[in-house]
Amino acid sequence: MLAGAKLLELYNRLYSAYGPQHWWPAETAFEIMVGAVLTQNTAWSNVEKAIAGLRAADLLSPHGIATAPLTSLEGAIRPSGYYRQKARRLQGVVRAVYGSASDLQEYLAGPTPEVREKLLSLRGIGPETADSILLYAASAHPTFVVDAYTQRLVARYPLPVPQGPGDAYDRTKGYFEAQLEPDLELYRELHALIVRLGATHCRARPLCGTCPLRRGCAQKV
DNA sequence: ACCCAGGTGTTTC
DNA sequence: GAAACACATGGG
Repeated sequence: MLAGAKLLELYNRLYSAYGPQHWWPAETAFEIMVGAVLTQNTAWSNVEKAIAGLRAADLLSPHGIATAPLTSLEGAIRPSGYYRQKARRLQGVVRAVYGSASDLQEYLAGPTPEVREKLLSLRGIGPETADSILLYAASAHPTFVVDAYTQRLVARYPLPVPQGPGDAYDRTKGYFEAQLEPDLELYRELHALIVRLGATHCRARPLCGTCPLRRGCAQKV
């Protein structure tokens, strides 16, 4: 079988069902980074409220977030949950980025593994947030994003992701990147489609009767 | 009144 | 190292 055939079939089935997803849902690279932090373990609808709160408080800018009093940040992003944690971490991330680079694109320039490590060293940026920022806020980092939906998918749908040992995130990410050419648009779209699938069908109460993957999906886990 | 959501960091066996 | 826990709001 051709390398990546199973994942390309997955992509085709999802794309046929849902079409292009236009991700990331944000206007600017900066907003993508902000949203990536705010959406951690949080429904996107709540992140939208938080982004709107930042905009309403005139804080949706590097300078605004870097210099705002924490209490103001907390109040603005409250709907996104974990608001005390996220306010501190978001401010720390923005200060780190714009303290060492003149803009986000400059901060994200360089070899993908090195920039990824740089992001991971920041408090509040773990593997998924780092990969989301790399993939969607920059244009030169075809790195695959693994989220809870992706992990759930590989547990139900027959994909030969290597078993342990090692970190589950890295194993899944490594599998996708080994099977697929490093294509920015493909990675962006496939991740977005997996989220669309998960948000529609793979929550606590699966709707497997209309799931585009019902043929071949284990329906368990 | 539950359960869950596009995780991360810390603490504990 | 895996596993358990804290972090918190809003919608089903």
